[in-house]
Amino acid sequence: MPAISKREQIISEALRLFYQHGFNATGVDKIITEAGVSKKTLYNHFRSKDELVLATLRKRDELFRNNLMRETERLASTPRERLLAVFDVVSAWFQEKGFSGCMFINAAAEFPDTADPCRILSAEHKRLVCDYIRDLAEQAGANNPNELAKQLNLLIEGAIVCTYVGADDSSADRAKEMAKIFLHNALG
Amino acid sequence: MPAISKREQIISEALRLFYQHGFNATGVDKIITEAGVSKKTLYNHFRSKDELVLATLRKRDELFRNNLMRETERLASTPRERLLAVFDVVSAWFQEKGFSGCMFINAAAEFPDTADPCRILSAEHKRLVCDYIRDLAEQAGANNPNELAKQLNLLIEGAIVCTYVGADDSSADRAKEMAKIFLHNALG
DNA sequence: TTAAAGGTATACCGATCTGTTTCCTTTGTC
DNA sequence: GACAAAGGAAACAGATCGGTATACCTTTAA
Repeated sequence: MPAISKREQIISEALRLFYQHGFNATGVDKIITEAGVSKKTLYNHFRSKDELVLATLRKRDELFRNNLMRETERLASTPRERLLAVFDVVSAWFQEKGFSGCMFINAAAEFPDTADPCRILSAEHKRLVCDYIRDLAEQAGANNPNELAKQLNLLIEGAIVCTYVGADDSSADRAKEMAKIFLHNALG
Repeated sequence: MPAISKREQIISEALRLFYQHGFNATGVDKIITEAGVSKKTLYNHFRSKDELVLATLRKRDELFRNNLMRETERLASTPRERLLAVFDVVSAWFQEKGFSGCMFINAAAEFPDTADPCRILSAEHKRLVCDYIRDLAEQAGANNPNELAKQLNLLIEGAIVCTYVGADDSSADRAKEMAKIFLHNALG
């Protein structure tokens, strides 16, 4: 067993290619070439491309939320400060080289069927991010942490779209300033 | 010349199919079958599928913004009320049968290349919607109508994503409530 | 009457797609 | 050293993709 399994190699390249070029536009041939594995190996680890897409989205969810939580907790120490620090983490994400929007918003666009496992997983990802914000809101003592979390989450989604589709670089800062108002309303 | 030209027939079906199933997932064969025209006719009116996609997005922008402005002005009479009515129009859009998110967000997901004409057109669409809101903000007497418009626009984008990807039906109402705060701050 | 224009229907092209199969080599383990 | 599992390379299958070409039909206008 090598240090990095073939399965991880495949998912790692699929993550990059699906994110940069889209799901339908990225063929399995491209993935195996970039990952340096044979087609047989890919289909030995995944029953179909759809299953690879799902595994890739699950990995993305794990990486994204782990990074969000780690960075948020690194940048600020109190729950209230962390609710604002989330926007700094998001802002840094926007400025990463190769930023290509939210992979789950992109997935929802490419898999319009509501019953598609990708759509279900995307909704789940959004819920889990919102759950983390709600935890912070609870710790900060918000009287309605769920509503505050949904408000801040909506601001994040708006910032993503305004940045990626609208090409407005000021969106992350704007969302943070808007968030301050709701933090003040909910926490005094 | 028929009442409805072949070109319009094609664009009309392309609008429906691209929106419901995505751009890459919709082949030209499907479009001509549904539109009831031959492939030669399609390629007589459009040089390529890419050009058809562009023409379809242009039509969508026209229809969407015309409807937004018409409905907003029908629902409310003063500029300030109209800034809020925009959220009612958006809410009604979310509840339409066949709602499948924002076609321009979806297009940005399927055409990740920043230089792609579809991306440029999508950014332009977002700018034009924001421009309309800014006009209303100006008429309402906001001291910084541009900033207010960008704030409200960000709330709309957030509501779209939370509704479509996050499957949260309360997002439109939430965005409207959030908008009231910024209206109050900007207009007293 | 006739010729041009624009339409339909259909066959076809080369490329690309997901997925399978075959044959051979490597690798780890008992 | 023997053997089983995994992987690599490449051909292949069947379908679909965007786009072109051919042949025939219908309308229209000079």
